[in-house]
Amino acid sequence: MKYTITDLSKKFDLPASTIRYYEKIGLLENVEHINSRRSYDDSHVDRLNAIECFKKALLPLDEIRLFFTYEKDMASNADKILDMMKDQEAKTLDAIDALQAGLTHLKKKIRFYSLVSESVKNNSPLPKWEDVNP
Amino acid sequence: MKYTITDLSKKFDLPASTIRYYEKIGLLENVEHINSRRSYDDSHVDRLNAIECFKKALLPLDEIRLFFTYEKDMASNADKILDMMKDQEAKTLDAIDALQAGLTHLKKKIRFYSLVSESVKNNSPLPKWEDVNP
DNA sequence: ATACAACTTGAAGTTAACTTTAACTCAAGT
DNA sequence: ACTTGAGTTAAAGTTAACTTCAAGTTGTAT
Repeated sequence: MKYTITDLSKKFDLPASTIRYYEKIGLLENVEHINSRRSYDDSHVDRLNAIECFKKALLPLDEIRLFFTYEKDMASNADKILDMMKDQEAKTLDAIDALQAGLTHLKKKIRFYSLVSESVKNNSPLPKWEDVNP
Repeated sequence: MKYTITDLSKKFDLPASTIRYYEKIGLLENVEHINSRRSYDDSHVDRLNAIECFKKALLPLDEIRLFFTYEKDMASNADKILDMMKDQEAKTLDAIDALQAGLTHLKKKIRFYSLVSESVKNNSPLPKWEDVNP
């Protein structure tokens, strides 16, 4: 199956400029140019799927590219890939922990300012932070 | 209690340049300058604590600053603050979801490349992705 | 034939959140 | 008095991941 850049743009909800950028930095390879237009196939769809997954794990684009070069000779590079993935797993877990702490903080603020808002509507005394979040 | 910039730098594990930067962009206010040196007090410690919490929730610095200005008249601004926090709560939850999806992807890669690594050591045939992660 | 939309290129611009640099001041210790 | 180390400033530089721009080309519809 063949795809234009607009096909992929829609499929992955990425601007065409981003897809060209990924090619430029070596994340997308072997892109055919037919009539001076880019033409992609399913290998590129797979690549973009993988890229999106890695991006969700916060892997930087140059690490993603490194992964793809390792992957070409995965027998020799399995251990390097494993290190990379385990490293990133730890970072991703840390990021989740930080987000969860942040979320807890937000929830406290939401609880407190809900009461503040209520008090204002009722002309009643404002709550104190320590009373709401002891 | 009074603190030098180095005290805060150590306490929050932030470079002094970052603390100066936060003052410059209005996140830290009313910093005394004694003998042309910055001198902080507990209100600044509280501020930095709050900033760190919001940063964990991915709130951008200019939103954090906006929060602090709203907070000065919290009775009038409770609803604005609530909107802001609820908005950010949704974004933070989305970010957690994305990270968890990313984590799942990493774990699959780790499973697969562990087997690849084993196979290489045993001179046995390499696994297939579909067999490992069906 | 002509207009138009979609695509092309390389280069420059954008954004957030810092970081670095250069040149300077100041107080304390030897 | 002199050195050292911590702090000061404004301005410029950095990084990642794009995005925008200007100028040109191509295929299709009228």
